[in-house]
Amino acid sequence: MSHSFTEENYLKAIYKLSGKSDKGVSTNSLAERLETKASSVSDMIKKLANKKLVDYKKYQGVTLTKKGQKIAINIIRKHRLWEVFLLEHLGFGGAEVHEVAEELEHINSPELVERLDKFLGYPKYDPHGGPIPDNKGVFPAPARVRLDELETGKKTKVMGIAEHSDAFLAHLKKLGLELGQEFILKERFDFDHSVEIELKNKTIQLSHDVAKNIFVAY
Amino acid sequence: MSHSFTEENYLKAIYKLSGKSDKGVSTNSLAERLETKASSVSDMIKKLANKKLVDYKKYQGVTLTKKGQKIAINIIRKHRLWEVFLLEHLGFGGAEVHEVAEELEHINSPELVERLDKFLGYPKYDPHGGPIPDNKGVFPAPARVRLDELETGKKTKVMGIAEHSDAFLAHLKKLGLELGQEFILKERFDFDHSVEIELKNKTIQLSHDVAKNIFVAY
DNA sequence: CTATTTATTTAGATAAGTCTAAATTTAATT
DNA sequence: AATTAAATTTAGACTTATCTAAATAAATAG
Repeated sequence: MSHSFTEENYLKAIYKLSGKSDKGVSTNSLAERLETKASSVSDMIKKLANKKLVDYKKYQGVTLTKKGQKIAINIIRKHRLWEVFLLEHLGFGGAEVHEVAEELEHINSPELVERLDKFLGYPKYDPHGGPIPDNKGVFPAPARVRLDELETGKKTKVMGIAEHSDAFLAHLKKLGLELGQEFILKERFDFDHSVEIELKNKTIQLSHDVAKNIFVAY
Repeated sequence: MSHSFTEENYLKAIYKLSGKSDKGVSTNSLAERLETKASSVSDMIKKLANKKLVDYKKYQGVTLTKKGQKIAINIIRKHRLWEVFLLEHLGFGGAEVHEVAEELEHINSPELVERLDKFLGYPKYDPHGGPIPDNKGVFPAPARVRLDELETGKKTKVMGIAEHSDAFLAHLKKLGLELGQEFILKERFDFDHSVEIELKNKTIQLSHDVAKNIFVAY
């Protein structure tokens, strides 16, 4: 019923790396993230597979099973709740928090987590904006707003598209504005309600017609 | 600089068992307390001795070195601070607290402990009355009162003696009332201010002259 | 399509912590 | 003091998680 810290860290790492693509997570990427050797990862994956926490076919990468996912999400829940506590109640600064939370996330007491959650006022996001799943493992719907209504200067990312015509989607693709794409809203031009945004390596203008059809995180 | 949970638990157990007598702690008593086998204890003691955390001569029991003591006391500090947090801020009930604190006490972050201590208002005692050592490892002076002023029914122990004549000390010794002796105050007799106390295997009366010269914990 | 590079897995070794069973030391009893 | 009983230690084995080095599979290049 309980798992070792190591197992939990593997599950969490697999969960995080799974987000990027829908392929299985590679042995090497896990080794890098966990600062260990590929051979160690290979061994551990076999153990997790025996426990039905991951699906695994040799050389094909791993994915979490439902059971493994549940555990990973619970670790993330605990990590983020503790971060809220450390930052808002103990007065920790932003950077120092992470490694302490890395330890606290492995404390195994469902009652403690529930009581902590209540004490904190059932927060939906941690101080970095990370969504906190509830005790069923459900993440809160991310907060979103139309791009033309966002305040300037905000770092944000594409959370959804309102207009689903092929033409519009193709246009966005060409601009490099796919789902999840991060950028900064630099300026809004009042006279035509167009906006200027800064992507990783370019700055572009979007008309109001485009901007009003993009939902972004805020 | 950091120690395994297991090592920390051994050090804590040795510390607690050392209180009872000033002899070295026996292998069997440790095995019983830690719910493990004597052979395992024997092995671990050797490791701790190599690290200079305990003094150990074969078959003679172990005692903590200064270094080992410091670690043990810090674990107790953390344990009790977390207990205060769990009981006073998260609303835990008395019994459930202990095993959660057993996990939390091993979280390794001096800054966390300092901030938690501050958050809690630098408590001197945990909710069970256990004294909380400060960050130098110094325990608070235990609260004490004259035996003739204690309320009846209280379990207590001898914390100090006001009258230092040989005759008085010899008298106390004969009664079995040496420093640290535990007992219960059963009754106070108003007409002559004498008291009745119950030791482990006998009940005795003490005159007011005796009672007023004994300090006890409250 | 074969050769080479890269990713992954296997084999064998190591360290921490534990266990059982056997050997040894200390303590208790006659 | 000799013998029995109890406590303690040692020897050898097991598990978890790790590593290095070697073997194998997959991907890439020519």
